[in-house]
Amino acid sequence: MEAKTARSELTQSAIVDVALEMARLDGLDSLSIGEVAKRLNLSKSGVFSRIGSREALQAAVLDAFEKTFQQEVILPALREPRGLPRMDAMVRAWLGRVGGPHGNCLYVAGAFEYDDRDDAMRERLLDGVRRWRSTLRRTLVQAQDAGQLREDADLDQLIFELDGLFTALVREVRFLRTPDAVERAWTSYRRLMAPMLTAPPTSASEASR
Amino acid sequence: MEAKTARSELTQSAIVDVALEMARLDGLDSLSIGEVAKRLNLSKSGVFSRIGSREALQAAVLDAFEKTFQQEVILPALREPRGLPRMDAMVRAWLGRVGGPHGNCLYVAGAFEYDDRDDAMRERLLDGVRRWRSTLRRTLVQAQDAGQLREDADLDQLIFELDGLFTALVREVRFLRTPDAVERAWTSYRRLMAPMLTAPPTSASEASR
DNA sequence: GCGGGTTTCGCACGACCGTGCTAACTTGCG
DNA sequence: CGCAAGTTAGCACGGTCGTGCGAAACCCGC
Repeated sequence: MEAKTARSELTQSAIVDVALEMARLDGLDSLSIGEVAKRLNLSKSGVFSRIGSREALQAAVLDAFEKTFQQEVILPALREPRGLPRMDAMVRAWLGRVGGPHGNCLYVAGAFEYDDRDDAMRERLLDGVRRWRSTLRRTLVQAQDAGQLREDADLDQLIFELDGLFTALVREVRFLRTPDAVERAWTSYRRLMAPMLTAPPTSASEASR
Repeated sequence: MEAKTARSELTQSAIVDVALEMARLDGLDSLSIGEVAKRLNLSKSGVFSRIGSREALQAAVLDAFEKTFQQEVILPALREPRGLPRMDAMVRAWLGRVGGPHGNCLYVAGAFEYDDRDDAMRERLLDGVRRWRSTLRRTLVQAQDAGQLREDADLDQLIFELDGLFTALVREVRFLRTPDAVERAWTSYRRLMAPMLTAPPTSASEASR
């Protein structure tokens, strides 16, 4: 179970990789060890002995997702200046992801798998979503500090609507498959932010493309 | 398989009832005939012979959901005058449902179960969502005809944001369990509609409670 | 090249799944 | 009351699931 060799770590990460891919398509809950094994030409018990348990695999997948999420959404935005520009960059990265082949988001889809449950996985998912939202909040506060965002803006309301916009977009793209869904989401984002900005409504609108 | 007796129809509807309840909690896809049988003190094959197949059960559950949805959301709104008042009534009914014990919506949660699939159930779900959206559209057009809604309002955009708001609310209530989520959704709805209204911004704002 | 530790496999287990088939039961009609 | 039709139960089948356990394969240091 414990990884002690370079080789074992390699198969471990191969397992998590393919499992993450599967979880993106079918959901975290319908991950199965046998299916993972089949795709890697491994035996079921080979996979099992590496990861310890099904739940540990789900947890590892969630960690891996968090990592790619940081890498693809948060990290690029950190190279933009604090405040609105960084916010726009984060939204741009997020919206860009959804259109791609790996567009599914475990923090969105997982919410509907674990909503009426009460176990450890739900708690893990919640932690991830809370981290993401606190990142959003931090960025919004910095926009206020920079005088770009109105001081009386209701941040909780804004975060609800922003994260809701992301949720809605995933559904629109992956389930309804509306072709111009991402453009719609951009329009929503601009409409959402515009009344909250202080003087120049440039930043959010010039980021339109 | 075919229902030919009053008795058989009774057990049939009992089956669909409990299956709908289960699907609301765990999702359409994790419906199992054995579990339904257990909850009804029936044999597995007893349930099976009544419904024909697992997929037929899912379809029946979806139909039953559509019926309750019509009953609880659309029908009450039809007693309001066409246009904005009816729209407000529909939104009020929708938001009200989510808070309750049966608040889960198969059209929302199901979208994330079947998003990356391509089978008959996905198509069925899509039909339901499309019906719901066309109801929204019809009501919005009537509001335009009544001069309550701007003629240049982008209805597709509006419907995307409205249905997105519902989606976001389900996640907020059932997964994140934010206490005042319904109030937030109301705020969003008002903010969403206000710029689209013609003269008096009364209707959407006075419906706040 | 041989030994010891690490990794993977083969196999088995009990559980649950959907689905058929046949027998038992219930019900309503004559 | 009896008989036929309709309804449910019992049981079996092949499948997949997660999980354990002991043997085989592998890799590295001596």
